[in-house]
Amino acid sequence: MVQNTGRPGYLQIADDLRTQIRGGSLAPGTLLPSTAQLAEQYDASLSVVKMAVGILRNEGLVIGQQGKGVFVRDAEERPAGDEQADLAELRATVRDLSVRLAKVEEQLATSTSRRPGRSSR
Amino acid sequence: MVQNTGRPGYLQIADDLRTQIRGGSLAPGTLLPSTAQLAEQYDASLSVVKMAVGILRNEGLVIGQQGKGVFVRDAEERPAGDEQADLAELRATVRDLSVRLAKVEEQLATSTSRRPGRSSR
DNA sequence: TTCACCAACATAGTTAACCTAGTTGGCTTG
DNA sequence: CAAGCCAACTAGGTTAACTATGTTGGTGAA
Repeated sequence: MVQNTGRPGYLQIADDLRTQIRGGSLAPGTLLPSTAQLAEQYDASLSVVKMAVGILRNEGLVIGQQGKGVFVRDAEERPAGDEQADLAELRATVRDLSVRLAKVEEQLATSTSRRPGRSSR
Repeated sequence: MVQNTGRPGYLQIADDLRTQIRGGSLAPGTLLPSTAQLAEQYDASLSVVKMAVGILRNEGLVIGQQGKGVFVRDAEERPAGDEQADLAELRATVRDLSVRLAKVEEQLATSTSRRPGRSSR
């Protein structure tokens, strides 16, 4: 695997995994092989596998969970044809986050000015 | 730069550059500072800068030319219909914000109710 | 049995080193 | 002067090592 076509290895692996996901060969919810297993399977180094998985993660096709593994995302939770609704939902979420963040920031400001405490991080 | 917010450095740098590009602070056609300069500017390692630039390159915001540098892409020649990438990007940001906010909220809750202590683990 | 600890394995992030390849500008040589 | 070489830059790809953190299963003690 990962032949010398000029296309970088991490893109070849990402392409292959993406194809398998889109094609259903890797069903939603499926746990991908571990980084080490993929490295052996594609005869690549751990680094390029990590880069490939990072790309898919960035694309929202998979979700990595520390300590468990990398899972194929459900088709519903990943960008389907309904981008309008998705956008609307995202917007709503962002609004919610903004409100929550504002509250926290306010609390934090008053508590730190009033009461010296946890400051470092 | 690249403060310790829990958000990985390569994403912080990518966010910052993306903001500058979207905001017009880095106009289309502009030559970005070299990898080494960015590394110094953000006080980060070369590796994280390369990862950050790689993300923007993957998003189509910039184009790297070997031997010359990395240029900001014109808005028109950018992948126009690539709402997929936009959505993925937004989704990633929202996910990150949720996690960070949840952590802060929890910290705040415990620190206000009882002694600020880290007892987990 | 149940609880606590620990080793093994997982993703994730960071850093450093090395290599390839393209560009540019200056310097040397004919 | 002109041609060509070369050193110094650039981006890009690959690899390895290390750290942090989360999960899981087994082991041993109470």
